[in-house]
Amino acid sequence: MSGDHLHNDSQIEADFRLNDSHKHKDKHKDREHRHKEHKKDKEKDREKSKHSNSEHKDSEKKHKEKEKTKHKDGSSEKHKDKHKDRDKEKRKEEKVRASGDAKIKKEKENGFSSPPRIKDEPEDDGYFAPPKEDIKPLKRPREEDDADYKPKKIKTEDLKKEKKRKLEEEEDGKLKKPKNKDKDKKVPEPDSKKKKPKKEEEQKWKWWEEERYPEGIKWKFLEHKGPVFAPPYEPLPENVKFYYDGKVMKLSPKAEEVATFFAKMLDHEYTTKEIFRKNFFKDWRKKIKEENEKLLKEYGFCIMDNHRERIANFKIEPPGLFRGRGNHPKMGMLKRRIMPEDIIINCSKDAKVPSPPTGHKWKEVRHDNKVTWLVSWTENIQGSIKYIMLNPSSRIKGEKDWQKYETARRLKKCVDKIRNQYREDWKSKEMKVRQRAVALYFIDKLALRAGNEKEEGETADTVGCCSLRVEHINLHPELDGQEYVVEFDFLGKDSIRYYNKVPVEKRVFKNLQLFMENKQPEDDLFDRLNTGILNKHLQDLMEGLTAKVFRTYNASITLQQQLKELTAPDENIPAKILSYNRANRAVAILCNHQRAPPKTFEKSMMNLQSKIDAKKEQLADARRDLKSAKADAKVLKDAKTKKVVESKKKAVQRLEEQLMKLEVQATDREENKQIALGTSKLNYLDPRITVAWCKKWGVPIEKIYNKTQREKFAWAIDMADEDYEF
DNA sequence: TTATTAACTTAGGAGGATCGTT
DNA sequence: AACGATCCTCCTAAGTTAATAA
Repeated sequence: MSGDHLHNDSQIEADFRLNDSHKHKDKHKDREHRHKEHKKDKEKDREKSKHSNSEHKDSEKKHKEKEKTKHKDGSSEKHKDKHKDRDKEKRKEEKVRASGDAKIKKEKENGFSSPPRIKDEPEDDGYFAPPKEDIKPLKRPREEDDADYKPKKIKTEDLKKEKKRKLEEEEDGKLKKPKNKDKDKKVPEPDSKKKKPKKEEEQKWKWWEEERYPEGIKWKFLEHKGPVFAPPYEPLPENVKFYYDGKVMKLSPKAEEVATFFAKMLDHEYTTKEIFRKNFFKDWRKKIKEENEKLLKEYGFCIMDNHRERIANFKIEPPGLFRGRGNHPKMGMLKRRIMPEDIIINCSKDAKVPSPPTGHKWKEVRHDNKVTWLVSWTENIQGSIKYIMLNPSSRIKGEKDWQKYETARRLKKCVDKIRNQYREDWKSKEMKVRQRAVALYFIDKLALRAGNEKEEGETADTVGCCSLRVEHINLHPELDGQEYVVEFDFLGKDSIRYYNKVPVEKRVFKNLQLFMENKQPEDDLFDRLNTGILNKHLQDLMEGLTAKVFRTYNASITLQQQLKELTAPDENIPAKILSYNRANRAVAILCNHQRAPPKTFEKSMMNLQSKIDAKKEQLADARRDLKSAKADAKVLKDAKTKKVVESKKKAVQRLEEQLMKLEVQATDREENKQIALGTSKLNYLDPRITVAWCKKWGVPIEKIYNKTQREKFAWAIDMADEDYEF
């Protein structure tokens, strides 16, 4: 069963509907703000279920007890949480107005939204979840397996192995690399290694061939120039006036700046004086580009442990109006300007601390080598912390990425066991265990995200697996000739719609019915579950296992399988690339990575089609020519006509190839209309699979990875050979 | 325990840069 | 060389997870 359940035809080809996803976002709007009301009951129920495992039939009794706790809790919570309460009151009012009785009834129902105990179903075999001790041994055999399984060349983050490697390297590596010594120096000079090849882009550093720091330590030396601030606001000249209600109003520079943010979002009017504008913009852009390059050179790099590493986002985010994604409650709020006084600088003690702009000082300078960031500040919309960190090509990011795929590969080794386990858990006596098992099944089969709870009113109403609500699924005992179909329809990360109809196993279906019993649409489907509980359980099944590892694992294994399946050995390179893109697409579909169809899509498709038609005509002509040339050759039989035949043949071949290429392009583009391949390529697919595939089939890596991607995956390009297996 | 927060990964869109064609 | 389509880079929002506080 391993893997193939993920990409049966129904899921990838037939059931996936992208077409109207984007348009339908609003459909979900109304539901927002209604669901949280029931959240608190969940906690209580959970609490309750611990104690009430024995009384089974006597539901009356349970009812009463619950009512009591409920009221008690309710009153104390009120003081705790003012925000939520305000909303809650509002909603309540509405309901009371509608019907006083209804409210009471509803509360009752909610109290019981999910009984702590599960009735035995006919098919139940009374299985109890094994105590932890029974699960733990999973870890053991794994480590031993590891040793056998690992392709010799590949290093992993496994502790055991790492230790061994370290010892080895310490012994024979010391002489080769004077670097170990340097590392501890207080003020490191750039490697002598590095200094020499000044011109030809200093030798690429193969950090993956070096020893790792112990867990927790991220670096020993770190120096940088601090952040680049957003350019200060330049007030508009006096003659530009602001009108409010038809009257001129004087604005403070700050207010004026904010006003321009708004103005910028009005539709730009590209009107008169094209040439003037064109020339202006051309020059202006050139100067901007030069400026950016200068900035990059000065601020875009840091020195971390003897190496000059590229910084990802060295510019502080400029002020502006906040644009959330989807139906965001805070859209349009002012995102304020970040000042040096907001900034925390992180660097090593022995480094030169970047100097703040004149007349200003940093909020704080700290020296914390347990973290990877260089600069941080607190943003004013959500109150969250923003960071300046290194580029994906850096050692610090690359190592982590590599490790991520190694964890996913460890999952590969025990995924069957885990699947058997959760299938067993579908029958558990404990509601919590059943919910956990069904949720995990979704995460595994459908590559859903974990789904943390979110604070209401702070963000758009989106969900993941654990936060699914009853209203997000529809159960069809039978649909289109299939049994036990679950129809999912919800907004996920970035308010991207997830819509899928999936046939599930009977037990899952029955469990879902059970979970939904006596619940309102806005109640949590998994009322006994959250990401914390789930991840804790996963941690017990395998060290380092969390919900998102399943996404990585299933994405990578799917790519590998699809490549195996789709690559035809004697196809040419463009066809091979199409196969790769198709494999990549299967993953993107699995992970629901969507994009808005390009604005010019229809038109460009038509253009391509007419190109194809034209090419076809050319080809027909060429074929005719060839035929007549052949006929001539038959009659004349001289060398000249033979040559003509040859050249005509070649022309036909060339055209055929060109036509093929165009047709491949058309297919590829059509299939890709609303699917974004980049996200999975960058974040979910073990790059070594791709590298191995390229090597095996002689496809240049540049055809698959662009420059940035090659930099990010340098480690994989260097270390994977053609028989690498994920 | 549960809630909060810090740190880090994952995400799609905008718009500039580049490519291939005419 | 100009043009239009596509690619790539940047941007920063929105997730996940583990650590920490209450």
